[in-house]
Amino acid sequence: MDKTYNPQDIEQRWYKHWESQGYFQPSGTGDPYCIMIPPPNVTGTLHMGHAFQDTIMDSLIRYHRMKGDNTLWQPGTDHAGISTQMVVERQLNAEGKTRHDLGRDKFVERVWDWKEESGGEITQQLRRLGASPDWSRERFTMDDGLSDSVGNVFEQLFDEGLIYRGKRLVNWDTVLHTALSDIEVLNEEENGHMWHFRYPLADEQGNATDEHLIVATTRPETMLGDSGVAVHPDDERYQHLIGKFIKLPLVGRLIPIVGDDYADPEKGTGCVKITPAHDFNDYEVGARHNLEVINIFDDSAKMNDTVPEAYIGMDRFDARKKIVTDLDALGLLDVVKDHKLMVPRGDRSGTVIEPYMTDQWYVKVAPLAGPAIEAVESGRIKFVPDNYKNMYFSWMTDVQDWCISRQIWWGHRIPAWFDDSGKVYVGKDEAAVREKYSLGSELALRQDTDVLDTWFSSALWPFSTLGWPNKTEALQTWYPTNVLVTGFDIIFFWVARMIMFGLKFMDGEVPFKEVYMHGLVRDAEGQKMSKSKGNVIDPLDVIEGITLDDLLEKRTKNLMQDHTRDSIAKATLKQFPDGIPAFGTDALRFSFAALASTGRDIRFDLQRIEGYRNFCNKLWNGARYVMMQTEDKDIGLDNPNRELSQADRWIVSRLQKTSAEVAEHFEKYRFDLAAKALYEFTWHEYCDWYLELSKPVLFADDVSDSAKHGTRYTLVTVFESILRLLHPIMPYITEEIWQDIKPLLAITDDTIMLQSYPVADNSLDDAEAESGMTWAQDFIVGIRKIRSEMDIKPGKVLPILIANWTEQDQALYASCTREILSLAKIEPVKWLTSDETAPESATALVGDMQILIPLAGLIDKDAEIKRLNREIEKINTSLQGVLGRLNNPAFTDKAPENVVAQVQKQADEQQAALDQLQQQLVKIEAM
RNA sequence: GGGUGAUUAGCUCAGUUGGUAGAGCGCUGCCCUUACAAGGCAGAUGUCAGGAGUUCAAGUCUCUUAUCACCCA
Repeated sequence: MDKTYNPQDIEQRWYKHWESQGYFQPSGTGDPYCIMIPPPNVTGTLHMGHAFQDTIMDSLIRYHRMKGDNTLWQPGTDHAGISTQMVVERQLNAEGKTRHDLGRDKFVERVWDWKEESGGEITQQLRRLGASPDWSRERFTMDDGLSDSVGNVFEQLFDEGLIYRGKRLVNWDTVLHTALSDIEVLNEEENGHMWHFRYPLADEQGNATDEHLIVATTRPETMLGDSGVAVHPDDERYQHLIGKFIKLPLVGRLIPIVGDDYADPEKGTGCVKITPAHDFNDYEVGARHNLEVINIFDDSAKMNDTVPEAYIGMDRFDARKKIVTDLDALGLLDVVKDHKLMVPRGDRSGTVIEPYMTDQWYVKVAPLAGPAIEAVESGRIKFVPDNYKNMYFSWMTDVQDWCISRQIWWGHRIPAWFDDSGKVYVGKDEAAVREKYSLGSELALRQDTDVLDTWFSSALWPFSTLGWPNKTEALQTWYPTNVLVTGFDIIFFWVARMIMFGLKFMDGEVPFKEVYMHGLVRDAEGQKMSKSKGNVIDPLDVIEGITLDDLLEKRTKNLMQDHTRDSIAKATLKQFPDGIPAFGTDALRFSFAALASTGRDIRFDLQRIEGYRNFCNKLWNGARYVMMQTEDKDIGLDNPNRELSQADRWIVSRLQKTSAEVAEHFEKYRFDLAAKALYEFTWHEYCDWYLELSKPVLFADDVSDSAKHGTRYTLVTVFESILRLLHPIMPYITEEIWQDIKPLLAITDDTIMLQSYPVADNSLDDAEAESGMTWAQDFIVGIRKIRSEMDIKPGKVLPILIANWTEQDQALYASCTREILSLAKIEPVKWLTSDETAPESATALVGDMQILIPLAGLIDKDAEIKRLNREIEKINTSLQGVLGRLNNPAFTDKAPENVVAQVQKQADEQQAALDQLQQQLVKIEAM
């Protein structure tokens, strides 16, 4: 083995081996355990969020696989309608073509070609992370089986009246010409203006008067579609105007003044213009007052022919300018103020999204939401952390119908056909439709041109991937799945919809029993990572390392806004002056696990991961020591006469506790605590103490073979258990080392990933060994402290006297003498009898027992006095607090007996220690 | 405006059913001790955001104020 740990030497090799051997496939025996991967976009690449999420899932999967469960991690990707279409359109543009030049069928073919060639890069990146899903079952939301599921579901929901066609406001992308879901719309604060317009009141004859109401708007162009003005019904300034009319400038339309709570008297003038066709809130207000819905845009947000001729055909932003100018000319522009406002932009096109009236397909959600709420209320689905269920409830109880149609070409084409009169027929294909509705061949049908929202197929993912609608064995085995691991940001878009569809189509069975919500991965400053901020860290760069130049290049190319380039470069230079060193997959994964506490966002900082890289190195070097001590040596594998020392029994006992703890933390999704327990045990108990304790036994000539066998055997078996305990979190390094270790234990299996996960064996708990080791550790540390504080050379072997001892102390010393002498670097101790007086010495306490290091020539008297005073001060402060409580009758009367007894014991111990140290101080001072 | 979460060592965070605060990193001193300097040994550091209450006892429970973050409107 190399002296230092080099992750890049081992990772790829093992992954290929595991995958080629089919180790990721379910075993076919044991309790079923299943996780569905949240399907990443087929166009996507791996980011920190994926890496975090997949680390959690893979750790759970590997843990359950090792536990012997029939474990399936179902992988796959989704077809990501809009982004995928855009990727291919961009390629076409580069060739000087558009998708319309190709036509729909050819275009879709071209997208498939792209998907086969370059889609799914992310699945390769997942492999780099060590993820172990069953790739042989990989699915894609557009493959045949899943597409059939989508069609089935659509038809059934339509036939039951749960899917309908309706005209509503949607988020309209005026460049891509399609509806978008809320999650595809990014709301960001931008600088804009607030324009105040004077709207003239109309007289009885409908003519404009000199009286005005002042309305404020951030979007002047929409005034052409105004069909009302709202004031608050209780607003005394305007109450008398309700029911009267406004003569809308430029248009000349008479529009009513209505009283509605939506108008906020505190905001602006308290009057608000209502444009039902172009604002979600206004639409609601309009519906309440029967206001006309006047659409003034075409699909590209150019003015259509409902507006006065002067504006027809104008782009919305040009129209805005002209309208402001025109109103100003009429003296109707009151003021213009600078104003910050939230602007919705399409996450793909970057253009401002319009609320726009279009014909779309909708799913009627209310009937599906009831059972979905019940499933969580009843506890059939649990959220981890629990409080996310409130977010779920609040959304589900006030849920809007779901717009499922998209005006693009790539996706599941809606299986609906229209005849010339506009009547709708839904079925699998045209032939099926004709059959189902008994339509003659003379009736012309044309299929709806829209496709379904990608989330529609994602909502079926938990059962469509398992073969539904066929009652496959997989479906019967793994549905309902065990846990969904996901971010809270898609709780509505995906989680809720999977629950609704799962319950609907799987006979009321939930799609998963638990939902584990993880937080967001942020940068070291707590900022969200984003391309435009230039603070993105690619997980693969953390694994493989990246030079500063490459990192700068990566962060500053293809920026939307040029002026951010310098500040990004500057920040990058400051944070990563030497780029990022290669930390390896295992260190990255362990970091994610260690940071994953109760759904909180995590700050990713390199110092933390460096610490865990060091942990890998520690494990690596621990392995080297174990190998050196056991390779080509007899470890007494088949020898039942192995003699176990107290230290051996101690580390075995500690291992049981650690195994139990780690298992408990895995069950409760506390990966941070599991990681911490493993780190603590591996480094601070096994490496810091046990390895050192083994040395005096293994290096000595006068130790029996059976004792050496016992220690070697313990050294190897405990280490092998550590590897198995760590494997779900750190798959590569544990496999690499395990391959070296396994021959020592005559293990012939091929891989650690299919070994059993360590289970705590209570029969190996050893309270005696643990208390004995605590005593020995106190002894050793007591001496080390004096050595360090008194500036005695670490190598100097000290003579030691023991005073105020009991027979039990002697027995404890005897049970661990060799180790104590070696680790404390002392000569065999001399037990002082009560009539012997000790020479001037420095003192350490183990309980009541005094460890004396004679001062002669070694120790500075004044230094020891100072040290003693410090100790005394420390104990005294603590003792005062404890005594304060004991002297309080309220405490002794009311607190439970065991608590009082415990405090009393504390007081006694501290008092005794204090007495001893004070006596010692008097003695030394007298010298 | 409504809701949720956060506020603990210089930094990043743990802290179980209330019993008097911990880790990693950083910092200080000593040490190249034959697994490891990506290391070893030892050490320092806290008005647990502020206030009030319940209790013998509050980082932990209740109320309140402040600041920050996110979700919804």
